[in-house]
Amino acid sequence: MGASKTASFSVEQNEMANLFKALAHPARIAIVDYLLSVDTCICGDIVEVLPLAQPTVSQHLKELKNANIIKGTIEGTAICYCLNPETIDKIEHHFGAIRQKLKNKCC
Amino acid sequence: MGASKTASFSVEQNEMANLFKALAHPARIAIVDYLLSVDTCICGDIVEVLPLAQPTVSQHLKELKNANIIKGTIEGTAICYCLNPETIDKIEHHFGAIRQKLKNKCC
DNA sequence: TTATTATATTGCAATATTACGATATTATAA
DNA sequence: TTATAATATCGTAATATTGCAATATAATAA
Repeated sequence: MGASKTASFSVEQNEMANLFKALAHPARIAIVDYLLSVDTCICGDIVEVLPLAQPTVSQHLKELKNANIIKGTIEGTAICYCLNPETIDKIEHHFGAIRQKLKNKCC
Repeated sequence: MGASKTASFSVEQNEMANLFKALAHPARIAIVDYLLSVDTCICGDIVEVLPLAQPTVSQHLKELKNANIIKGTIEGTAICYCLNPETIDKIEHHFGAIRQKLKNKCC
């Protein structure tokens, strides 16, 4: 086949898998890194920072936006991208919960 | 193309992307969930729990093992799988660091 | 030895992802 | 209006992922 059997898993499991899929590429990790490294959110220069062509960067940004990892607002002729703290928290909590459960185990 | 331009990004960025790739599938999230839900690590019944054929489950387990998210030790004729707390910590710290950096920003 | 049981590997078809040139869109500037 | 600049979308080729039947391997049991 090739398609994931999405319907066989819970909504939560698919949701987390989609979040991780959005982060499962070095270019998208680099975009997150860059957004963290600059002071403001006016970031019309992401394309120049990455070693990829403009359409490719645009596609990666779209995936991060679809996963709610970043937010984009139009700022004149440029677009202002920011990380979405809510989604970051969501992922961190997921691992916090895992670690809590791991504590109460033998291993 | 189709292949990621791995060489264009830092070791750390590729490392994190690979960790997320290993978690970017609902079946693998479900495996992690299941490993957390059982008391011990003797888990020869993962195949029965998932809605996938045995070779498919075996393949997903292999990917989690390659990413160091789970560890497997031979336990007689069965194999005992456990989560690897070190990797879980690593990912949680990654998001902890992101959240810290986000705090020191406007947005 | 020959079953039996549990897990891994191989091979392949279906689908998804990645990357980019060409082109379109959108907003401002002249 | 006609540039110009920034970003998005389309189309397509190369590669990766997913899933499973068939088969192989490894460890114990009879």
